[in-house]
Amino acid sequence: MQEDRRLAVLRAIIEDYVATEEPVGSKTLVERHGLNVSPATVRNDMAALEEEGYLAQPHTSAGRVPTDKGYRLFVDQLATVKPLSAAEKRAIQTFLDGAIDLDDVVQRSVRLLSQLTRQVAVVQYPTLSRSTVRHVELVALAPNRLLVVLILSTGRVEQRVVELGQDLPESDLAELRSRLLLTCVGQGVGTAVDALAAVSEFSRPEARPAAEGVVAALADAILDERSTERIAVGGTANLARYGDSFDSAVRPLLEALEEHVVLLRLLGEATTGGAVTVRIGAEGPIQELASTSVVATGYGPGAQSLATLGVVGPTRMDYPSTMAAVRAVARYVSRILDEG
Amino acid sequence: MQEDRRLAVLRAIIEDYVATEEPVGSKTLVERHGLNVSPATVRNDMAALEEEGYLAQPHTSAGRVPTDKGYRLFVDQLATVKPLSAAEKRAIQTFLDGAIDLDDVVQRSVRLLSQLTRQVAVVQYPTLSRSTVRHVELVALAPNRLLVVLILSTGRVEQRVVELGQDLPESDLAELRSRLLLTCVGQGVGTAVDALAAVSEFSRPEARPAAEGVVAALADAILDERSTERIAVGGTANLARYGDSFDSAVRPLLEALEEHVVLLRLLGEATTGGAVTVRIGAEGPIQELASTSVVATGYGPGAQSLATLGVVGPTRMDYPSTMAAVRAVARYVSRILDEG
DNA sequence: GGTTGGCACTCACCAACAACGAGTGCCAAG
DNA sequence: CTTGGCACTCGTTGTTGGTGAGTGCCAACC
Repeated sequence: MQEDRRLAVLRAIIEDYVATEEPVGSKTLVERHGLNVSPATVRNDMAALEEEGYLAQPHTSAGRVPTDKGYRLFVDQLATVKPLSAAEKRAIQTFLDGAIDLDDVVQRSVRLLSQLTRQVAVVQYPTLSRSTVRHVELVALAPNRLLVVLILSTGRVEQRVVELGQDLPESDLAELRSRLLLTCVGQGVGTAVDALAAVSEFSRPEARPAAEGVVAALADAILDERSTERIAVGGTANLARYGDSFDSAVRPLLEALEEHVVLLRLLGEATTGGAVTVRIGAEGPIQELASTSVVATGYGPGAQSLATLGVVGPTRMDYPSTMAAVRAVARYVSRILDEG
Repeated sequence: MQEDRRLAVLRAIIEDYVATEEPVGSKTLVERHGLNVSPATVRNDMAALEEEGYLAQPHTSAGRVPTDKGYRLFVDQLATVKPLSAAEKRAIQTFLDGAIDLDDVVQRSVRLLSQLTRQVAVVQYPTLSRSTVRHVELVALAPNRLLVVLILSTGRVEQRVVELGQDLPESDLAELRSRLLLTCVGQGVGTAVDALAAVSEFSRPEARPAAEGVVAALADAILDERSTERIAVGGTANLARYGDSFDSAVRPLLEALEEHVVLLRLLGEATTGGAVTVRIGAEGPIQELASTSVVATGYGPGAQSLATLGVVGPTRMDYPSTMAAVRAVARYVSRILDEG
């Protein structure tokens, strides 16, 4: 019984603290939420919660502030993920429906997420590791220069210019083209690279070096794409609302936002099945960002999770709303990808 | 004679203020720079400079601070653009030489600029308005779906997927392809769109709608590219160094950095011939950014100026160094584009 | 006339100090 | 277990006075 109330107190403290950004005391807490107990009782509960590590005092005789552990408990047990309003849902849908291509979907998602959560939004472009090669095209820019174009099932297009070091007759070019198509199209990017290796072996000896160059470029494009995970960031203007703790929090965050490799580590593994991951403060992989949290989830067409999307904000954030927004955007984006 | 000294005083004040970020008084000024006059004399000069609007006092009995007009004079007349060190030049060159394609060049330039100037760097992707069509390719994804690929002389590649609404035989496709090539290749993007209009008219009547669809997509790609000016931003972490005047300066700047349209207005027209444009404070087009300056210049292969690149920072910045860095990076990037 | 030393004045900044009040912990009674 | 009471803590706010960097002005000097 008391246990229930304690959790209610923790929840109330977190809600108040998120709203006011100030340590919350027993009296104001009782007033604002309709707790049917006296401040003294709440104080006892607070003392217990602090004992267990869910709360902390900035200094003696100040109100309490939730710890990372407190937020953790809140997120795991207490948060009723509040559904978005119908109007919000409609707004999301119409905004995303206006997208014209994959890039645009990602751009719009970032913007949407940052506006909904008033936080910094991060959207990873769909990973290609599970995508397939849809088409390969060779375009002769000059007799000894080729443009290699790679088109993937996600709609992404990669191109490479290859200097052949020799002139390649149209006949050889055509043969190489058809052989590449035969080998690659329909292959997953994981297997396509291996399959490519054999292609150049069947060329005319004279055309051999050129073919090898093309194959190398193509393999490079595939491999490069496999590892280069692109990322879009938006809503950095929301960082200006951090108020206190500026150098300590914003500086490293801005740095992380520019280092996409770091950012990827921060986002973490894509989760599947609509689950939203929450990393609170020091739970994250980056020392400097101990006072920021990450709310993220995987998304992608069908049930698969090709990439991750989420927001980064101060540990003191409105988790229920944020989680709802992240989940909603992920769902709608996934649906768009389904249709595309 | 006194006029010369006054300018020297202005210059000294600006240098000190940029270095210390604090209003500078007559005494410390005389000490730090080897001015062979007494503080009283300097005070007289300061009073005159203030009278003319080059200096301002935050409050009575505080040191002087340069006004926008003061910086303007400094930049126009006094600044000896200090050349970069040989080491710096070498660093720039090797860093940029490592770039593998146009995107990479831009990415590296942004990073380089922000590191050299410790400021927020902005690089506009080369504008296509003066570029020419190098190649057009049609790829049949399905009998009734075409991928249209547009390759431009800058190395940019644009693609569009076209739903034909009918199946198009390979023969028609080949004819359309060769006709497009004939019409467009070598054309500037300005004239290519007009030339396109005639292409579909010569198709077989049955293939007419399909041809029109393709032409429309191509025209769209060209037009879209002509107006969509892409931009890369880097070094936002340097905003954390703003210290004072945070909400007033950083917030609107972060917002501007996300609105690429706004950012383009901020960068302004590309200047030609190696001239570096400096926009100080309220000289810029955006009200909210009255306390930030822009140092920018045009760049591009040959003598032409396809795009703009530069940095955005507080009005209180080291103009000589910044201008030198911007100019140097623009030169090297232009050289790279020449070779590509 | 430009330059300089002297001098009174201004005013942001800092430290010390007191009053205030929100909040706590503890305890005894309900 | 809850509650009212009470003493205590301590950050916040406002006051006050001293300090010093800096100024403007003026008379004297070169």
